[in-house]
Amino acid sequence: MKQAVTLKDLARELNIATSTVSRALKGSPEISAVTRARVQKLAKELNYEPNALALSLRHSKTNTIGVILPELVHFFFSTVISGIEDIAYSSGYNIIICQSNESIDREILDTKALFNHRVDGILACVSRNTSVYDHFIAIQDKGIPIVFFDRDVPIDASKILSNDFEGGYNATKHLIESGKTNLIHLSGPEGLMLSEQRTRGFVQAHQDLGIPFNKEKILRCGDEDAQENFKIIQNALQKGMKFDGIFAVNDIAAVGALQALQAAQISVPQEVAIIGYSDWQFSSFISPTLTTIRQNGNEMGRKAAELLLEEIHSKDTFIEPKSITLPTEIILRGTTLNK
Amino acid sequence: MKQAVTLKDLARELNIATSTVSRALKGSPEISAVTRARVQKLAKELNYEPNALALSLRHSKTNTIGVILPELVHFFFSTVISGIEDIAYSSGYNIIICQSNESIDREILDTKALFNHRVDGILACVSRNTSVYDHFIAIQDKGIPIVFFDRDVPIDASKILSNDFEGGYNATKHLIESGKTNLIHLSGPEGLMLSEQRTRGFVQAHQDLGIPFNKEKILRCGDEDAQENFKIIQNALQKGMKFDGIFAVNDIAAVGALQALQAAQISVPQEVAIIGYSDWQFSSFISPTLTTIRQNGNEMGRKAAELLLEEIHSKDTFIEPKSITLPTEIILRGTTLNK
DNA sequence: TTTATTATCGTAATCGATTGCATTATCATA
DNA sequence: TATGATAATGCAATCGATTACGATAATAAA
Repeated sequence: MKQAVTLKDLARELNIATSTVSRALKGSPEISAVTRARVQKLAKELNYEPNALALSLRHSKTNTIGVILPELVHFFFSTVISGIEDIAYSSGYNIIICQSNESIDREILDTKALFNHRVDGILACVSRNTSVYDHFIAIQDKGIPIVFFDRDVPIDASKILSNDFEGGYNATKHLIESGKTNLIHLSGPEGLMLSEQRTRGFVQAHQDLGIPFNKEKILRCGDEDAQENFKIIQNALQKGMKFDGIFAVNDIAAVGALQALQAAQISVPQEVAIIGYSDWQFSSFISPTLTTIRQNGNEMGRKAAELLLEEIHSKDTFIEPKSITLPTEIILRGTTLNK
Repeated sequence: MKQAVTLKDLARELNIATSTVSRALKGSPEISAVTRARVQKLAKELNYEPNALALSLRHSKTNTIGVILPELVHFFFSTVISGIEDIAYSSGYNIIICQSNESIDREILDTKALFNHRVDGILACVSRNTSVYDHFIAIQDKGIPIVFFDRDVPIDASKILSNDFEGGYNATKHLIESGKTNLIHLSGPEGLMLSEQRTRGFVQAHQDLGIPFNKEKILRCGDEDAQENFKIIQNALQKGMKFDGIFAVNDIAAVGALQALQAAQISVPQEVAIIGYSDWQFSSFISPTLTTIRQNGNEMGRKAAELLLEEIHSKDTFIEPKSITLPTEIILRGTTLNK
């Protein structure tokens, strides 16, 4: 079988020691110009590339950071990744991406695999089913820094979160200020901090703006599934539920709701207004275009990577964990009345 | 700083040789039951995890496959990835994903990085700007198998492609059979084999079904950008171009076209029908829902990974490269007349 | 009692590259 | 001519784990 060229191969060919080859290749001044030239010439000819494994083992440094996230097929997360890449690549780091698929078991395997590969640090967004955190703490204990993003965790570590309370609050406020006062909320899965925060914003906005509120206004929708939310709204309509505005925990749910309303010949936004969350790619394509809350995924990725690199570079000296909360932005479009 | 536990640590603690520890951990029968138990107990206590770097170096095997693709934020590619993961994980392989961002320079860096990390094999979808292939051939020459997917390349290697000609042909045929005979085609970038195949299918269907065709019917749209395609169709309308059907090279272009028609008060599909390509997630959300050609990304990923693993496992014996072409499927929805 | 056998464990080389510490050769200086 | 300085290069340990082979001890067989 074909084998990759090693330092030893070069050394044998030139009849010199591998140490000399090593030094010559990096242009060390203590190697004579003649030898240096000979080595570099041969290395180019044989297309020599250093074995990153050996380097990492030697230096106990892989220049690699691991990223764990629930799923790739998610517009928000893919923007986060591009932010991470921006920072990582420009600092000479590679990234390894793992999908947990919202499974705690998969997540545990991922942390183990990343540790075994001796990544220099980890960026993680926990699965929504994660309620124990031993696998992360074990990693921390071994000296590998972790920065969490998007979803909050009860771990002493740096975090980059989005202000979900603010987002939920502003979304609700916008609906109310546009004249809708009988709102319902398609909420996310229970236990997922970020969706609970959005719900909290929904409730708080009612109180602050003096709009009556009761728990029936919250419909739990769970998964990101347009069909499911279509049915939820359809059901609500059939049961004669009255409302003039919907705040959905994400754009997919919002689209499901929109379709249910359209199917029932209810005009959007005149009779019922809708606001989603996360500004998915399709949200500006659909008709009417979807008003939504934008989270800056790219910024989140960049900030998280920056924080992690900081911790990596000062591994020995203790660094106080930082928590950064990024603001959200409301994107006004066709599914709400915008005066 | 905290350091990871090594075999040596365990050996020192127990006052035995590292070789004994190594054997005990994997339950070798030549180690006494007593020692074996002591070692395994301590390993568990100290939370020992083997250093994958050292293992890989020793065995010249990383159990990792590298994946290079143009971009992550792409529905089709993310389904391919999930297919790759299915196969890779179940065979004990990890994957490293690299985005080339459609840049040949980035792609060259990626191949180099993957080689330096000594991945056991590579799955690649080349960037659309790739016209030289030396970086891939160099990798092959070093004995690392490569399987290409989705986009064809003039390299002697296994490939998993989608039948783009068939897709373009069937899309066009569907439009014609639904009564539209004056079609235009929003085509993809020149030089990208797959988009040229779709265009070829468009042309061939005209000929086979006896519909007149001329080159003005092909509008080059280039990027996946709804705005751009909005303008292309808007322009065409302003110039008085007549057509009753559009075949777009992808769903994004199709949506741009749809919006341009809606803005011009042209009814879809009555006056003009539209068919896209790739069945993006949003395509069933928009109104009217988008008829499109579905490619089985998951299947493509699985097949590609399977082929690659095959080649990896028989690295020494030469394997004849295989080419597999996957069929496409037409998804009938609201933007075409479906009788 | 002596030798053969077996169970158990240690030594050292190895994977590929780096690097502190010799070692050699060359030349200049006393 | 002997000695010290300097330039150029080699030796060997190291990173963490594996594994062929050798070594030791205890036990069994002669």
